[in-house]
Amino acid sequence: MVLVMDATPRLREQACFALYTASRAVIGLYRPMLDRLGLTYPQFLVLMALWESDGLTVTELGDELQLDSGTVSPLLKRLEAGGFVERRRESDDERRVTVHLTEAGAALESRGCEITQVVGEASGMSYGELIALRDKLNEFTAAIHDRQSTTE
Amino acid sequence: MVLVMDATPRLREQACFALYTASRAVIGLYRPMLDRLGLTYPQFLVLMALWESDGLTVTELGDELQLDSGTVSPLLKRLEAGGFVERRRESDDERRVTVHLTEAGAALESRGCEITQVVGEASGMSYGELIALRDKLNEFTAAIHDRQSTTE
DNA sequence: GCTCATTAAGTTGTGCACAACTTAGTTGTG
DNA sequence: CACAACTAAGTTGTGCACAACTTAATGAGC
Repeated sequence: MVLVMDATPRLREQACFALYTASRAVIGLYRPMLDRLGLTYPQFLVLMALWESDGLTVTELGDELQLDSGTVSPLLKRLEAGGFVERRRESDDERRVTVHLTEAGAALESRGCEITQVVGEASGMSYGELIALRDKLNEFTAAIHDRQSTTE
Repeated sequence: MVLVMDATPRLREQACFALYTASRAVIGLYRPMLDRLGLTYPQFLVLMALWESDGLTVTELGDELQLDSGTVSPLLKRLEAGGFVERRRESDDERRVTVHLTEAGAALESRGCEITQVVGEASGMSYGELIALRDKLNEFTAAIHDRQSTTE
């Protein structure tokens, strides 16, 4: 194997591009299924976080999804308008807003679970392969976040 | 190992979420470096495609990047405004528009190559590991696109 | 009690993505 | 030639992402 490190980087040889494309592809697979529930993929992620632990604050949700308040705030606004969640200004600290599932939002849990199954199967990978890929990706993300904080 | 397939899907256990997060993380690593060149990550991808083969049509670029004309057209408009590319309406088929690097756009090739090197190193993975990850991701994307076309 | 730094959430502006649509040019068939 | 079907690029509208900023509430130190 020859490493031609100083050649022009080709699009299809780049791991980063493969990542970008794979991410969009899987979200595209979710789309028609989530459409039927009236959700987008990021909205679905919020619900997943709340099914696991209802009543998170906006900041906690952002930490969970790796998104800042500029993304999460309007996302929650739309989820609230859709009747999936409710926002409550906390009385012990008026800066904090906790997010709670409505009955409709909680009721989607089993349908949501089914959807993740279908997507997993469509990947053409075994459960073990998916776990391995997930762990490799999380390792990759962690390495990048480390580099981010040290070099700046 | 126990497979609890009917349990609530947990965010951090999902390969799809790992993919979504990893993709955003790597683009975030590119951002400050590309900022210095006056580029965004998708704009950088367009230039990579053109460094490899200048004069592609809008549709060919879209095929290469897996993006439709609704995304590519405004992207090219901004790249043209930035002085990186030039669009030419073809005279033999007036529907077609070919995209050509300007001198400034072509001149970024070596800087762009350096940036991909730096990002690759920041991943904390060896060259071989990155290749393996890339191939796994492309396999994943291909399986999903197959499923998309068969099940509609 | 006051002031100032900090924190939480939200707002504004830019640039993707993508669906749905429009416009204009080309091609195939009668 | 006529005209319908098709194709290429672009436009419009919605919803993320993210940087930069604003507003409001809290807490620490004096």
